Amino acid sequence: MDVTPILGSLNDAQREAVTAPPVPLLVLAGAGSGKTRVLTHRIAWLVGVEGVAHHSVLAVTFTNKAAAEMRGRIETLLDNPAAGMWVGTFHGLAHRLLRRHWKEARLPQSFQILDSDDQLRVIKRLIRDLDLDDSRWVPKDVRGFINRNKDEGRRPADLDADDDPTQRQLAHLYDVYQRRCDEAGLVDFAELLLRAYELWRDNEDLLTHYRQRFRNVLVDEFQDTNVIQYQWLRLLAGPTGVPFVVGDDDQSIYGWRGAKIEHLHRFQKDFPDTKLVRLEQNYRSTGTILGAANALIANNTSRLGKNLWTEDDEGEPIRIYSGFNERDEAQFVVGKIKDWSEQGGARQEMAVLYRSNAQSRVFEEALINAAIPYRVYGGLRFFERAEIKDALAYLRLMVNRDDDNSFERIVNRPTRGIGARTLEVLRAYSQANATSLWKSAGAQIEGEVRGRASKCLFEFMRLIEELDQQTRDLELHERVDIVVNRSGLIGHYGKEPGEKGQARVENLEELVSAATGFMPDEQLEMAPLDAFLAHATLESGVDQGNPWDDCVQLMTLHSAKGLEFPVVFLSGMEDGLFPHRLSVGDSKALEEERRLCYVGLTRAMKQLYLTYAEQRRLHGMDTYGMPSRFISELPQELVEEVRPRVQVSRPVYRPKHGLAQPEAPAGMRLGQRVRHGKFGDGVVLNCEGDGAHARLQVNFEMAGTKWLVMAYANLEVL
DNA sequence: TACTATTTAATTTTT
DNA sequence: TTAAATAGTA
Repeated sequence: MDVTPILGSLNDAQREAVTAPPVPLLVLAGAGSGKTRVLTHRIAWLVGVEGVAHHSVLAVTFTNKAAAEMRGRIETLLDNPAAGMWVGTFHGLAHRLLRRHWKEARLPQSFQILDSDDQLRVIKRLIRDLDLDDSRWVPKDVRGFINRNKDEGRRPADLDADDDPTQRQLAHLYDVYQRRCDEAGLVDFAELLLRAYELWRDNEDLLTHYRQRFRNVLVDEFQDTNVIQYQWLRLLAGPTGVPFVVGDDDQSIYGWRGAKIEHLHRFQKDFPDTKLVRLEQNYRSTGTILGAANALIANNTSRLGKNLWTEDDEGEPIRIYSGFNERDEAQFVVGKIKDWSEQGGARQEMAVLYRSNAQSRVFEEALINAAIPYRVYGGLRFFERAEIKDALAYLRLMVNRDDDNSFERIVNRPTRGIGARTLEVLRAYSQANATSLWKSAGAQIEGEVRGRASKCLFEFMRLIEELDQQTRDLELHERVDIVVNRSGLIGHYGKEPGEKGQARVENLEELVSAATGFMPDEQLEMAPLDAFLAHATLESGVDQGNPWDDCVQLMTLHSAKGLEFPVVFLSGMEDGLFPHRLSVGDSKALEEERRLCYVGLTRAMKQLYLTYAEQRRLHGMDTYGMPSRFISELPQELVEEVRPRVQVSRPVYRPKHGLAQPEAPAGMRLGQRVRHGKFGDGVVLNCEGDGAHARLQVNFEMAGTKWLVMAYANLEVL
């Protein structure tokens, strides 16, 4: 076989990884070093040269997008379809396992998947039913508790609450929550993983079978694995497995979501003969950008260590711009965007990155003003829209009458005269008799529920029954079409005034076409409707928008991971914003912020701008920040201040009339930079009183925030 | 039951 | 500021 297509385009390190003998392999792949390429070429090598069977390959990633890309690339390389391979996300593969072995996993055959929104609803309901105060037991916190424990493989029985009443109560909530889900046939995201793990752990025959089958396990973005994912992999690999994992400890930015960077270190211990390959040649950025990124990340401790280099030129210096407020900052960025366009560059080659979503707004306004097309990433995805979830709830109830969550969602949507009172009766009955709301409704019609309510409830039940019975033999899209119409959802949302209602109706119609084009994964052997519902939850929809439009890209630093752009603007580079104020003060969190910054820097291919604002409106209040500490961690010789700090065009501080604002003492104003003999440099945040006895609140770079009396502080105005 | 007023809180996000 | 969630009113 000619191995040129597989190896020809690879450098030495990449080739070493791709052609490695069957030992556990850890590829430390820096940003832009061809990580996914190594992974896909490895698969091509295994199949094409080593001659391993397709169906012995399991390749796993985190996002559907990455999985789709991987599958596509494998298919190109192998020029015969990747059929028989398992390529997917952790959740997708776990789901496939559970569908196949639902009996062994002790699940109903048509179990439904809860997304985090659904999960929260279940928890809210639960807290209410248990008569707990939801300000003491905050639903989101309870959800966090449950998911954290599931992510780390713990069941309620594994929790030793000792005599801490809070922990005991939380454990109890977890326990009751889980029982409810089990009764209703509902599986949340974390449960998919945990169940799949337990399935193998508790069924030796199954485990043996899959161990023998999947001799070739490959993992992308390994630094993002959480505890249960890692345990699942270890279980699959067993004592003799040789997993091939690719990751970058410097790009681990999901620690807050349970990802354990330590798994990269642990891997070498758990798999003693691990071969380590470093990919350090970068094919993306200029020498300057890499130099800056390397210098920044060197401030982190406990790294596996890696130094990116490139054959590319040094390129242009990194530009730093200090705006006097966030609008000035945005204006600067827009100016540079125009420059790039005028020089013939495409708009989609530029990305504005920020730490938090709220920051997109001011850029959007500036771009609208300048009539520059843009696209914001993130936000509500298709299957997460309320009207879509309503329609899905109808479909789910048709599949599984005991799905209380869906029942509650749609029993009165559109309104059909089943109010809170009726529902209370049903809930009480369902609690007392440990049965579902649907069955309670059946039992209580002309029982405790009487008159009009009873009739309405009966009508609702008949609607669901009919939708199920009468559409059973139809094509999936016809079923969805009928449900969307006969449920009354179209009519209901059509009545909503304005464009909003119109948009919702269009979305519902879009759902029908999504069903038309839906191709179920034939490996799952599921009924089309079941498969469609699982798909809707597991792949909540690629963000729409017209990718062929030439738009400036706006996104958070997190969503930029894995992407690259010729021109990158890192905006909001202020301490407190980035690094986020909730992360400073905790060295682990701060290091993750630094990695996030590293990810941001390494997105840039040619030009990189870091911008910040001296004054920023946050939550309706003017705040004064200091340049991000990350800026000062970059080597001086690689950066260049775009505009020296002349203060010509600064706005004058104007007190709001009517409010007795303290008169700032001579030479001082809020946001003024000052120097103190002991504390160093800082920014004036606040002021009390006036004259020599005025007290100033100053945020010092080194010493933190202090209140100082003007007369004694001896502050030097900078 | 739907609309309006008030309160509250405010990273990052995939599955 | 603003968006969302809740409480109160027609």
